[in-house]
Amino acid sequence: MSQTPEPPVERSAPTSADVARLAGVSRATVSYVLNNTPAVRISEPTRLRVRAAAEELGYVPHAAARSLRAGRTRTVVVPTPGHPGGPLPGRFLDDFETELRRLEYTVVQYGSTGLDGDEAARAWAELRPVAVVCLGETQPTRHGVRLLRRSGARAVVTLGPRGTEGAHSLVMDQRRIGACAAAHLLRRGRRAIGVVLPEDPGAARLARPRLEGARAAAAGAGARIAPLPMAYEEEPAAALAARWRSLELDAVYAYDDAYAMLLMRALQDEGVDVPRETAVVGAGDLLLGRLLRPRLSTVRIDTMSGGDLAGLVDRAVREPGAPARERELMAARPVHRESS
Amino acid sequence: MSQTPEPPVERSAPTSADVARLAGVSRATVSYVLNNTPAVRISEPTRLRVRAAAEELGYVPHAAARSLRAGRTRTVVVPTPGHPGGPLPGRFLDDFETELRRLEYTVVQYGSTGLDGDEAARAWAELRPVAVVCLGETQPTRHGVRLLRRSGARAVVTLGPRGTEGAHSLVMDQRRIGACAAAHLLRRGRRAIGVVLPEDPGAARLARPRLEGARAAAAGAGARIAPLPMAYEEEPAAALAARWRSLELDAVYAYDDAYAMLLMRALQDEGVDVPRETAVVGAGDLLLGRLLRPRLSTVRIDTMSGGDLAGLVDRAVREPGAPARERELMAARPVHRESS
DNA sequence: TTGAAAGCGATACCAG
DNA sequence: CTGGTATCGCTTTCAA
Repeated sequence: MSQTPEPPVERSAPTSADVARLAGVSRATVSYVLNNTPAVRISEPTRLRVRAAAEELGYVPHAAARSLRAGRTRTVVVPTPGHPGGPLPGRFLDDFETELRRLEYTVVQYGSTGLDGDEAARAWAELRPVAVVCLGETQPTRHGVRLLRRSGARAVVTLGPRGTEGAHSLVMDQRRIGACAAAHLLRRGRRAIGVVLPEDPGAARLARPRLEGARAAAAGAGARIAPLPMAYEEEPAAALAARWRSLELDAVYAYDDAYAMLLMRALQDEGVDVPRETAVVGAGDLLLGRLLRPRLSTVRIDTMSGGDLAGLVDRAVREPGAPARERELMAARPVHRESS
Repeated sequence: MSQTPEPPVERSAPTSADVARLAGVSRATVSYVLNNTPAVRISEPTRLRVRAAAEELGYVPHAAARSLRAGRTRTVVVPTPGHPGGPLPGRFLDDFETELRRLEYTVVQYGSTGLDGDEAARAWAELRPVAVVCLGETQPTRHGVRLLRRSGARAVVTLGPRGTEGAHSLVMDQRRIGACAAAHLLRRGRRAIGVVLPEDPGAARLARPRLEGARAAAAGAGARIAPLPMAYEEEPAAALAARWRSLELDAVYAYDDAYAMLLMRALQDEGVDVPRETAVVGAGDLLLGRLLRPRLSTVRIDTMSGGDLAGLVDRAVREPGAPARERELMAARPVHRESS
């Protein structure tokens, strides 16, 4: 009944007690009705009164209170890759999330840029997630995994270059991609192979192991590998092309299709004949790679779909006793077109 | 001292009470020490004992309990766009999240595919977020905004084609892009303009208003607009190109640069001269668009950076009384290269 | 069929 | 300087 001139009405959210009061029942009854608790039978008139009261007040249950009481959550924490252009296809994350939500999990995507492994694990553990799925750069240590399990996580899944002890590890070894590209070029008779190293830090992290893979493949064949740092811009590509002949290379693996397209165009502008003088191969099998002439050869990367991963997480949650396994996940195979 | 053969040790997470017991102090003291509460002075030996106990047990505070007690969270819910290739540049989301985390918010990315506006608002409200930033397709109604504010959200920000009453609305009118592309083509003397409509549902949502914008621009100039449905694959592009001459168009706005590249190549393969016979323009100013010959003309889209948006959210949270404003966000300008 | 009350974990007030 | 204790919102057992 105060006469204040109505401030921006910040009365706080209605609670189940408010609903109970308005409906003239107890809080317990409100809970039974709104959760359709099957073990308890509530008369129809009461149900209606409660529902109407909740509706009228705009009642929304308080997730924190509920999970505190329940002692568990349906939260899946997903530390996401910091940068786009990572190893996962565009739709992956979206599929993954959508499927988890269909399985009634709450997906909390957690950007963990700037936290080291164990700090990050602590931060995730505060949310008492039922599962943690590490897709990003920040991979937990085995210490972190233990911490998470102790704080109630029934599954810890990692997807990255190496597995982690105690976690379900899906290993994506980027070296295979470099090895596949190099092997393809070797088979085509090339013996002096440049490997583009992106300067973008996100891509660089994947590029290193790809270079290593190429080196390993070349070593067996007595071929030469030359690392070629390059930024994803037209000028650096042109600069690299300008000194191309002095490098005396007969092939280049350009990290991925976007870099390959950029470099191939720069080479052509410089008068270098692709593939006669220099073969070019990318990775990722982008549709756009088929549009240049010659059509770009590439490495196709086959991996798990987002939906499959969601299923795997759900199974791990339901069967938390199962031993944490490590699985090789990624397959790479060359797609020969015209540029190599 | 039990002799059990160590089962998968699922003792539940240690609480502050466990820490207190081990350190020989009260729970209150534990809380003071671990939060560095400045108003209370605790002796150094006690602090050390508490810290050691917490460390030993692997204690991690329980976020739900804390925010329940505190009555507020630092959670920002971000319903994300369901599909990639949306209006926001690749780095946007990552920048946005990173900056919010720097400002000490917990970012909960919430995929809301398959929920309608008001159900989604309810789901978000359960988390009692301090702010909600809707980037995706699911935009709240003004009803939803009220519900969120009632449940404690100090800011609701929407970024989409239309504003919502009661929310801070950043309006990105896709019609401008289509209008800009069409105006450019009209200025170049074209009078029969095809507009590509992607069949992918994510892109289609943006394509409709872009078509409308093109129509509006053409209407003033007595030019003709022809919608051209096309999927993002090589065959459909080739099929469209095959019947191109029967369409009697002298220009095409191809939704975005990727579609434009695909269609332009198909037209060239069909012997259609670009730009003489048909001018082609895309949108988004992809680097790859400069690699084809002729170089692709495009529409450059200038919008807010992720960091800027995070700053705006933070300000809105700190000054919840400020009136919810609506701001036009997007600028479009033509970039003339060689294909038009 | 409904209500009273305990308790989930953390915090902040008020005594001691 | 430190400890007891009420409290946040909700669920669930036990009694009525």
